[in-house]
Amino acid sequence: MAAETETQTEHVAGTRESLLDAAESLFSEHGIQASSLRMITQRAGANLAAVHYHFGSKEGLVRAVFSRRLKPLNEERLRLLDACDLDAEDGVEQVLRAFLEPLLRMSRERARDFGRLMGRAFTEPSEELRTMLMEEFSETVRRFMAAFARLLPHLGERELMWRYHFVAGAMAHTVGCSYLLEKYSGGACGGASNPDEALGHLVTFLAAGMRAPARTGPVSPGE
Amino acid sequence: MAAETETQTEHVAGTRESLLDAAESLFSEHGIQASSLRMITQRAGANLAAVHYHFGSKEGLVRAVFSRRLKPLNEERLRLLDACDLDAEDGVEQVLRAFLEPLLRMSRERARDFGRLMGRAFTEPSEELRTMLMEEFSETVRRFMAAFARLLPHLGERELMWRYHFVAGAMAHTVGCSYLLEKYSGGACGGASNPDEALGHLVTFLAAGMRAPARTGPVSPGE
DNA sequence: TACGCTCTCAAACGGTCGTTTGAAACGGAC
DNA sequence: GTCCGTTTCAAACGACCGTTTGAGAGCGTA
Repeated sequence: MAAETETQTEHVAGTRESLLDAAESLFSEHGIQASSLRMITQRAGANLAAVHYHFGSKEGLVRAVFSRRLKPLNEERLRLLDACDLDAEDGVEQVLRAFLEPLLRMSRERARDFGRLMGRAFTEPSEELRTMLMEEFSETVRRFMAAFARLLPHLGERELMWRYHFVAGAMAHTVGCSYLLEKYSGGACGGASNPDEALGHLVTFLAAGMRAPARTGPVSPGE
Repeated sequence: MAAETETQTEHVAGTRESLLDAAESLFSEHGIQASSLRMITQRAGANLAAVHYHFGSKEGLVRAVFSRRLKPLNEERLRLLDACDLDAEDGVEQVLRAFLEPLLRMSRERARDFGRLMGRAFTEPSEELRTMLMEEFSETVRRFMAAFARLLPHLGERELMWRYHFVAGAMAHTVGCSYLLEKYSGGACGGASNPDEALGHLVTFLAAGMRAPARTGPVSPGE
């Protein structure tokens, strides 16, 4: 049984995985720049030089922290998208749920810290990180944009792009700045700590926004 | 005429204001942590020690950078809110515009860099900065929440809080991560560089979201 | 036992950080 | 001119940063 549970990672507590876990939690707590390799290796119970042995540099560690979670995350998104019925009446809600749920669930389950980290990732000023993130998300964006385009034929491509951007913004703000909601609501709204409630509110709000009448006609290239 | 144009600030180029300007642009470009005092003072044409003379510490400079813009920004928001007709058919749109326009305009006019900086400010991990920002915004949140509560009596307080949070998230993402929109749209969407287009799309999308049917009844305290 | 490979370790490297200091320059009041 | 409060300046402080080094532990294989 012990051999069964250690499915892929964590042979015992592998230095490499410990470093990724420690970096993930510290990045989400203090930011990337403010998390020194000495803090990370100390929390991981590893030697300072271990980072450069396993990842080459701090930059390499940052990339590894993100790509470890991002690949499964976007794969699940696309899997859920494939399972959507685009001809159903609630097609928009289904697609939104497929986009939102994996990240929101991640905030609760095994990768608690990664949700917060991901919510702030796109605001990181590092050019290298941005480039990596945009490549990692490019197919997800393409596929979801195509689904929305079929569901909302009254929208031109540009208008669709704007609305998709707002969807991503509301999601990022929800998982990245949940402390705001908690403070301003006096603790009444759970924030990202209750992903089911967050998901429900997000889908209701964003589906209405996506379905709003077009500002411009469905043919966009003109102006 | 020369004496007329230097209305309030910038007697000539005052060291203090130069430092604020340099810090603002560098913070928005590289983030707060990554902007060293040596970079800031060099861009401002000032001596390294000038920061501590005028602001006491880097933390003091950060506070000053934000409060210089935030007070006028939120005052304008409340002024525009007071001018809204809450009984009009487009009351929701009016209130949204009052909330969104000042920051979006700021991204274009005199404080070009501050928009981007503000869009990322709430994701900053510094506890002191967060506390300062939340205090600076507390009245704005209270007043706009009250306006939305009158406009949308079908929503309970908690549901209203969630939706307000999504509004803030879409706005923050728009001004803070406009590079995403520009890249993914292949340059077709101007991002925050065209505040009028951004404002129009935001208002259309968010108004529809705010007006969406309630998930729970208007009486919230029950569950 | 000896080898080769993977991994860990303590120690140090040069560099940059925020901050402090004490003296020099400025500019209006007398 | 002399004084005094305000502001600027070059230089240095100790601390911490990411990175590198070279030695050595652990271990399966021959």
